[in-house]
Order: sequence, then C-alpha cells, then structure tokens
Amino acid sequence: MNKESTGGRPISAQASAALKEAALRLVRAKGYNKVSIAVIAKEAGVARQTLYNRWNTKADLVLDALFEEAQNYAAAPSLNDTRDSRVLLEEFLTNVFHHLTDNGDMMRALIAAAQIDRAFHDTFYAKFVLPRDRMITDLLRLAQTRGEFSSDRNAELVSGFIHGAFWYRLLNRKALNADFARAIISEFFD
Amino acid sequence: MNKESTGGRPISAQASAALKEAALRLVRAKGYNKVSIAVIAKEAGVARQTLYNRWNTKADLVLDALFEEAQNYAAAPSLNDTRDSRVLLEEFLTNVFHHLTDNGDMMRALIAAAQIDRAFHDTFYAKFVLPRDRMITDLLRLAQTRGEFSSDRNAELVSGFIHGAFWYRLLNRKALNADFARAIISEFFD
Amino acid sequence: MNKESTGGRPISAQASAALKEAALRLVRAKGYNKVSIAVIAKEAGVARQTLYNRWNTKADLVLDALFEEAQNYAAAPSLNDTRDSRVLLEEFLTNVFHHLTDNGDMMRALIAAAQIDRAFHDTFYAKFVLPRDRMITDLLRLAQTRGEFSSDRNAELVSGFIHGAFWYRLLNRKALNADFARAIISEFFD
Amino acid sequence: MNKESTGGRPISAQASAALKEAALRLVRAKGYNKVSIAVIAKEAGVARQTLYNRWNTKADLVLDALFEEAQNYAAAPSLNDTRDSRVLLEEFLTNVFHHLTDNGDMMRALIAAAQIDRAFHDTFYAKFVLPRDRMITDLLRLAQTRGEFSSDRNAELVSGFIHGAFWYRLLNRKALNADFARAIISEFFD
DNA sequence: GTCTAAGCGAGACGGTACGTCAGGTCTTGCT
DNA sequence: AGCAAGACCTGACGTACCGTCTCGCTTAGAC
Repeated sequence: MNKESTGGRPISAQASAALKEAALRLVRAKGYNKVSIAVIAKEAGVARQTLYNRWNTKADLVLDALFEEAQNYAAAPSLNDTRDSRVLLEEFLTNVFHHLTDNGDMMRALIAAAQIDRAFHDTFYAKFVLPRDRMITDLLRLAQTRGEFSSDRNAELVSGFIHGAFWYRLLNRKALNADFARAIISEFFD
Repeated sequence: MNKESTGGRPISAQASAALKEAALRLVRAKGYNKVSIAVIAKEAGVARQTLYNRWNTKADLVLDALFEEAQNYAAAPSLNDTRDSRVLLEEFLTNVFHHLTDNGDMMRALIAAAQIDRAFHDTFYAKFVLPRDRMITDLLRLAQTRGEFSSDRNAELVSGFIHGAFWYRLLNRKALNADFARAIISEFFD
Repeated sequence: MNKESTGGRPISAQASAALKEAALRLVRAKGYNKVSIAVIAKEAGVARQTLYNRWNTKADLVLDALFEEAQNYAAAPSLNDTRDSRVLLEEFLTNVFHHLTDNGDMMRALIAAAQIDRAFHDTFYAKFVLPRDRMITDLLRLAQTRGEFSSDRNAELVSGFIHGAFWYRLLNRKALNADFARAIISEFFD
Repeated sequence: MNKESTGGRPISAQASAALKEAALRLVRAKGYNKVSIAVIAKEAGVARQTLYNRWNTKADLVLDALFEEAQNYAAAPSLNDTRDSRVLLEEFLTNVFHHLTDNGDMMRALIAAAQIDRAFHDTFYAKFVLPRDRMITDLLRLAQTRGEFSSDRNAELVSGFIHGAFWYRLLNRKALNADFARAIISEFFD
C-alpha cells in the first residue's frame, strides 16, 4: 500500500544514501558514541533536518544503514543446500562471527541503544534480531526433517540458546571465532 | 597500603548511603536514563561534587548500589547443600530470574552502559558478571564430582551458555520465569 | 504598464485574497510573531511559494492586507468639510485611535518589522506612514488658509509632533482614547 | 536588598563584562539582528549557557550593556543648573540626539524588540523609557517653579509629546540634529 | 587551642549534543 | 507559466547534561 503522492519534491535518495554511508564510516572509524548526529549530517553534506525527516535517532539511522549493507551478504543459509546441517550451521555462525568481529562495537552500541530506548528496541528486534533468530530456527527445523537434529527438541528454544551464547560473548568482549562456532555445534547437536 | 591521612574532614558515610538509596529508588521509579546525576544528588540532599568524589559515572554508582543491595540476598547456591544439583541450579536460576524481573530495566541499562563505556565494562565484568558466572561454573563442577553432570563437559563453557540463554531473553525483553529455568536445566543436564 | 502575458496559467486572484484574509485573521487571533508564513499559507490553502511570488516577507503581506482593508474606511478627513478644523482633526484622531486600539499589536509589529528590515521600512513608510502624515499636514494647511491655525507654524513639523505623540503612546502600550485626542488638539491649536 | 547568597561559586564579573562588551561591539559593527546569541557568547569567550544564566534574551543583554554604558554619561540635566530652562533642555536633547545618532540602529532594534516581546517591553520601559521620560518631566516642573514654563501646562503630557517627537523621527530614520532640538524648544516653550 | 587538610553544600562555568522551528529555495507533476 | 505539495539547506533557538571549578563552612586529627 503505497502512499498516494499528490505532488511535491521527491525525497532525495542521494541524501539518504550519503547519510547511511557517512554514518557507517564514521561509526566504524571513531566509535558509535563518539559520533554526533550533526557530524554525520555535515560529513554527508546534508542538512541536519533532512536526517530528522527520515530517522528519529542516530540508532535508527545506523540500524537502517547496517541493515541495508547486510542485504548484500548471503546472510541466511540456503535451505536447499544438501550438506549436513552441522556444516550449514557452522558456516553460518562463522559468517556471523566474522561480521560481529568487524562490527562488534557497532553491534554492541545498537544493542545498548535498544536497552535505553524502547521504541528503538522494537524496531531493532523486528528488523534485526527476530529475522536472524528465525534463520537458525528454520535451519534447525530443516535438520529435524532430515533427521539430523532430534525432533523432540524445541527448535525455537535452541535457537535462542545459540544466539544467547554468542551475544553473551559479544557483550562481554570475548573473541568470537571458529572454535566457538564448533563448540556451539557440538553442544546443541548431540 | 592506606592513604596516609594527615587530617581533614572524614568522608560522610551518610552521604554515600543517601546517594545509593536515591539512585536505586529513582532509577526504579523513572527508569535509568530518565534520571540524571544532578537529580540523584539533589534527591539525596548531597552536592554533585560529593557524588563525583566517589564514583566516576552514574553507572558506577548504580552498580555499587545494586551490588550492595544484593549482598543482603543469599546469592550463591551453597556448595554444602546435598540436594540434587539440578534442584540447586533451578533454585538459583529462579532466584536470579526474580531479581531480574524486578530490576530488569536497571540491569539492561547497566549492560548497555558497559557497552558504551569501556572503563565501566571492566568494573561491571569484574564485580558483577564474572562472579555470577563463577557461581554456576562452581555449581557445575560440584555436580561433576557428584556424578550428576558429565565430566566430559566444559563447565566454564556451559556456564556461559546458561548465562547467554537468559541474557538474550533479558535483553530482548522476554519473560524470565520458572518454566524457562526448567527448560535450561533439561537442555544442559544430560 | 501591464506585464506582457505570453501564455501560461494566470495569477489566481483568489489565492491572493485568501492569503490576505488568512494573514489578518491569524495575526489578530494569535499575534503577529506567533504566526509563521507556513501557517498562513496552509490556512489559506495555498502553496508557500505562491506567497513568495507576491510578497517578500510576512510584513509585506500583512501591510498589504491591512492597507487594502483600510481602503474601505473613509480614512482622510474631507477637505470640503466646513466644520472647524479642530473638530475635523479630533474626529480624525479619534478614528485613528479606534483603529489602533483594535489593531495595536499588528501596528506595533509592523513598526517593529520596519526597524529590523530596511527594505520593508521603505515600503511601510511610503505606503503607510507618509500618506497618513500628509493627511494631517494637509488638514493643518487648510486650517491655516481658514485662519484657524497660525500661518507662522510649520504644518509638516507639527504633523510630525502629532504623530509622534500617539506613536509614543502606542509603542509604550498606553491607552489611546478621546481624551488624548483632545489633549493633542489643545496643545497644538493654541 | 541583596540576594542572600548561601554559597556556591560566585558569578564571574569578567564573564558578564566580556558579554556586554562583545554584545555592544558586535551589534554596532554588524547590526542588531545580524548578531546571534551564539556569536556574542563565542566572541566573549564564554559558554552560551552562561549568557542564559544572566539574561533571557539578546535584547535583555544589549539593554543592560547599553544602560551600563550610559551610566558613564552625565545623562540627566542637573536641576541645580541656574541657566535658563530652554538652554538646559536644548543641551539635554542635543546630547540625547548625539547618542541616538551613534546608536540609532541599536535603539530602533530595542524598541522593536519591546514590541515583539512583552516581558522585554516591561523591562525596557521601566529601566530605560520611563527614567528618561521623567528627566524631562522633572526639568519642565523645575522650569515651572522658575516661571520659565507656564504652570498651566501638564509637564508629564508635554514630556510625552517631546519624546514622541524624536521617537517618530528616530523610527522613520530622519535626522536628529540641533535644529530639531531647537524646533522642539520653540514649539513647547511659550 | 590554634593550625591545617580535606569533605561538604551550593552553584557558576566551559562544553557538547540535542530536537525544534522558521525562512527561503528547489523540484515534481498537475492545470 | 502559475500552482499545490513538499523536500531541501541554512542557521538560530532554548534545553539538558556533563564534568570542573570556586566559594565559604564544617569537621577532626596534628601540633
């Protein structure tokens, strides 16, 4: 259901793109909370008000930028892949861990922002957390149909356990590496 | 090595207590980030500088206050308790979940603060996270000596999994209740 | 000299009228500087740019609107009126004071705008102040030909004194009433 | 009646002085409404909030600065001066006109600000307009006791007329010179 | 008993960032 | 070519905190 446009200047896709690009670049360079909204706008060569026209907070902008960037990655494991589920999960986790290692500060900042701002929490959960949670749930269910993961287990619950496992390490600034991915596999794939 | 006192007015224990009390009360009433340092000081009837004399940040103060309050609870499961380890762990988790249910916003705020401020992260981890992590590690090791938990398992790792499980739910604002405690037990025991 | 029309959509007289009407109404209702250009345009159901096509500033628009409205009043004293000049002037001043009492805020705002914006000052002076100044000058000169006002006096100067007298009261938010009109008469008609 | 100080860092006279000096200098150099609060504060080397601690608006600050500066002038005509009242008034008006010629833009801006902001109007009237009005009223009353000004005249009213006369010229950007001072004298004396 | 060092309440100070608002300019499609 | 709609840039505004500082006062051990 599109908004019925009855005229008016169209919003500038260029401005949005410049803002997202600047936001990610600055946040990666200086750290999330060392970057102000004003600086992002100035760096993007865009008026501050234009930023407020699209996003309510810095977190909204960064989440949006990160989300868009993530679209370019083959994020979800393919459910048509015939390799063993353990392999698929390990591959997926390894990918995620690479991403988290590169963007750890940003992810921690976004999770922090979600704790502070209820409205942002809801967006963050719906757009970021839940979809990723579902990817593992779906993978586990696939594994169950294949007989590689016990049908007695609650896939949703286990997906939460898996996410919790690496969130806990992320938030406590512990390394997320291939070893840990394997540890998770051998814990939950009995 | 004590600081050599060569005179001067002693610090007021009353001021510290009033600050901690006010901090917890206000944070519980209005939410962590709706309370400013200035308001806590004013509510405690104390000068702002007096607060800075003791703590560097609001998070430090609140952590300290919360930590002190927690001392009054029998936090750690007794290792002399002869009941089944499953029961001990379930009891412990249920206690923790009660506490988290009452102080969820504050705990989320502290975890958020730890993501934003590296110095606070270190204090928070050392004074809060690690000790609690150890309680479960120790309990699991006890269970191993009793033969109630497989000696092949890495107690430290599993403790991290358990904490991750409820951190993930805490941070995503899901309920933490007795059912979830039991789900954890049956996931990780056997 | 009419603008040579080379085709295109004609100017909408309706839009201009709606803008003037909305401007006066809103300024009277909410006060001059509580009303923005955007609000006037929206209230008139007109695009903001359309307003800019005709007037440069809010002050220009309001002045124009006020000026037009004033056309409907028999503003200047008739020079064919055979009554005593004192009576004519008193009647004129009383009329002016009524108008100023009703539109005091707007007039003060216009005078203020003229102090702030040089270009507006010139328009305001030429279209509003000077014509009204001349009305009294002319009246005084008539009185001189009739022998009701000393021919030695400088009519232009005295007109300035008279206007100054009520501007000073207007700008200092003092009442402008019939008593004051009489006081002026007896001061300057010796 | 001093404010009862109950402790706290004393306000910095230096900061206030720097702000007033910067305000007058910038306003004289660039014009009242081309100077923002932020620029004044920056030019004074003072935090913006410090300015807000003392004055509510730019107009308040500038009025204060101008008022203070005026203290250094022998503003009011001495009532012990035995010269003819006409001479005293002429001298006073000439002084005022010099001041207004130098600070015309600022004075027009302050009068404009008083029309826009009711709170500022009251301050401006009480601290600036009324005292100056009284100076002439007092002078006229002195002239009455000396028999140099008819006792039948209402000194207060005439003072208003005199002020109105030069306000009107000031606000319409006409020259205020010695000739006009003399014209006023000869209008209202005898 | 003075001296001295430090804690304390109070509150001003220099800063940074925020979100809002108004004014003017532009771009689009419609009339 | 005027118009409605509305996004855009600019720049000022007032507020909220932050952490530091400067007072005058008080506390209590040292001399």
